[in-house]
Amino acid sequence: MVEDQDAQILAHLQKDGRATNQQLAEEVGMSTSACWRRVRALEESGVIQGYAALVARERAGFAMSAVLHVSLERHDAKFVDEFVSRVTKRREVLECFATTGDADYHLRVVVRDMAAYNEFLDEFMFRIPGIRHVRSNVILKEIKSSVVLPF
Amino acid sequence: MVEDQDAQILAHLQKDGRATNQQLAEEVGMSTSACWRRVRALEESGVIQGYAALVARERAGFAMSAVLHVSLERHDAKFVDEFVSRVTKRREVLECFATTGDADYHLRVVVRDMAAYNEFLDEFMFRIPGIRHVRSNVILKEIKSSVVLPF
DNA sequence: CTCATTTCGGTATACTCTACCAAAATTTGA
DNA sequence: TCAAATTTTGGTAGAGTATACCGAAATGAG
Repeated sequence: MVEDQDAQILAHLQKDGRATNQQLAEEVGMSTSACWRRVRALEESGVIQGYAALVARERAGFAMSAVLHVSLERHDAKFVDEFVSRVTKRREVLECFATTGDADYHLRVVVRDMAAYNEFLDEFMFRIPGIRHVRSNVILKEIKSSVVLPF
Repeated sequence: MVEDQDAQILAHLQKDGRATNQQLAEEVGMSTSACWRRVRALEESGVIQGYAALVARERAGFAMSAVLHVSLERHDAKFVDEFVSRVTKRREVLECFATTGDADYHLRVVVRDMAAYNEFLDEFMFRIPGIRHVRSNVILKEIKSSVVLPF
């Protein structure tokens, strides 16, 4: 589905999302028009979901982040859908994965400070129906944070 | 440090990293030149770390991902530095956070398939010196995965 | 108030994107 | 094997955009 030339394009655009089409074409060794068409095809087929500026969390004023492990009391569609719906809407939740293991869900949450985190837990997380357990692990240091898939 | 107009610019560029300067300027209500200067200042000061195409993991051929909890035997700088150095270089590791709690580190790993994951563990993770324990949680479903800070 | 500094909006120029073309390459079917 | 049909290619023109520079306006300090 994604062939070699496409993989090269993706690899490069993941590292420089504002690369000009000319740079890209040169990098992957094709004409600007061929390259441009491939990029557009990747966008339209949904392989490229979009483009984003990557903002330094701390510099932008978000001093605190945490990893949360959440498990639900019951796994009826009713509770699961409600949980998913609420978590998806909540902007402090940057990531949420359903996983194997003890906890049902792994979340990553970003907030401005401890007060905001407290509020996030009290006003949002603990009010979601059907939650059995929430474990908070505060992030002490970001060793690595990347969006670049290992092509 | 980051004031209101900047926050608006960042909020927008996080959602559309390829927005033209004109769109941006209109969106945040300033002239194109003022807007362009602010963006450049944000880039040069490191608030904007870069730009990236966001690639759909599964569509790009990475069928498997997992959350790993890792704890070290000892926390001498020697072992910690070695761990951080190796993990930072390894492209399958998209995220690594040092956290409070039982596990010292939370990683997110992305690979093409189960075989690649096995190899990742055997050839890489289990060979890092000083590791006490690794717990793998396979990601069953990505509920949410965002790079947009909650401005 | 006055001077110095910063920030502003407008503009010219060089660069880039995008749609279109005919040519080349590839695939299809007999 | 060949020729028709389809896809993909590179080049190009015009519209759109980024970027450096200008003098004007706003801001701050003494």
